[in-house]
Amino acid sequence: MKLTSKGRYAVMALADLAQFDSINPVSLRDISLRQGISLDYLEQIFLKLKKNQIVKSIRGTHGGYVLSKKPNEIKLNNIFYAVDEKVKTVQCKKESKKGCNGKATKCVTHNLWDELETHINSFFEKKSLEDLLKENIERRI
Amino acid sequence: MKLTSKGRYAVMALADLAQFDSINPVSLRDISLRQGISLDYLEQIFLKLKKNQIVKSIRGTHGGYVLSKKPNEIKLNNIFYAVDEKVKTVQCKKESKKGCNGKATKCVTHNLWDELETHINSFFEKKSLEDLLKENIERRI
DNA sequence: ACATTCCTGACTAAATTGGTCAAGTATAGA
DNA sequence: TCTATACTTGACCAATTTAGTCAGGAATGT
Repeated sequence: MKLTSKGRYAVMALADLAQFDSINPVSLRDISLRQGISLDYLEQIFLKLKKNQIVKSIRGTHGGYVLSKKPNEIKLNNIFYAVDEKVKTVQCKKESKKGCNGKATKCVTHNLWDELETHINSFFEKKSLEDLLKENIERRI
Repeated sequence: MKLTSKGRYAVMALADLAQFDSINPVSLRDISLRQGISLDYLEQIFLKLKKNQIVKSIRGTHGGYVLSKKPNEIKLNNIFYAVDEKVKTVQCKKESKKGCNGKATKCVTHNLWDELETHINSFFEKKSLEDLLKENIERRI
C-alpha cells in the first residue's frame, strides 16, 4: 500500500493556496517556489483540481488560482479523489476460475478491502484543509 | 494508494492453511491449485512468512507448511508486515531545501501520513485470521 | 505588443509489481 | 539407497505506474 507524491503535493499546494489567496489569486509559479514542487507537475495537478471544482482559475498577468470553497468545506478525501489518488484495492478478478465467482466459495478477502476502504475514507472525510492548517499552526507554537 | 496482490495472496494462502493444516502440513502446490495463485510466486511469499515466524516449514515428501501460531493470534497487520506490504507514505524528503527541514516552517503534510498509518494499522491489528474465516463462514450461510 | 499565467498533450526514465525460470537441498517412503 | 516430493534461493523479465519534463498554445492585464 502506498500513498504517492501526487496526493501529497495536491494537499501541500492547496494548503499554500488557503494561506495566500485571501485577496489575490495565487500563481502556480509562487506555489512551485514556496513548496519546491515542479511547475509543470503542478499544472497537471491543478487541471484535475479545477475539473473537480476545488479551485477556480484566473488567467492573465496577475492571474492564478483561488479556492472555490472555504477551507473547512474542502475535505482531504475530496482532494485525493480529484487527483485520482484513490484507495485502489486489488480485488479478486471475477473471471478467475478459482475462488471468487459468485458461488458459495467466495474467497476470504472478498469483502476485506471494501471494509478497509470505508475505514480509510472515514479518516479523510473527517479531515479538512482547515484542520490541517490549524494543526500546523499549533505545532509551530 | 494501493493494496497489492502480494498482501492479498498472503492472506488467502494463510486462510487456506488455517483450514487444512489441522493434521498434516499443507503443500504450496495444494494452495496454488485451490486458490489459483502461481506456485513460484507463493514460494516467494512463504519465504517471507517463514522468516517472520508466521509459518513453519516441513521438508520432504509429505512436507508443507503449518501455521506457527493459532489463527486468532495471527493479526492481519502481522501478515502484511511480513510480506513488506507496509503503508508506505511518501514522506517529505529531509534534504529538500523548501518545507520540511526541522525549522519552524514544517510542511503541512508532515504528520498527516503518520496519523493515517496509525489509523490503518488499528484496523489490521484488530482483525485476525480467525475473524476472517468466521466472517467467511457467516457469509456462506 | 508583450509578459504573464493558465491549458493541454506527448513523451520519458526509474521504480514497482507480479510474476517466470533454473538450480539447488532436505526428507519420507519404497 | 533410490527417487519423488516439497521447500529454498537467486536471477531474470514484461507490463504498469510514478513523477516528472518538454513543447506549444490560448487568454488576459498593462
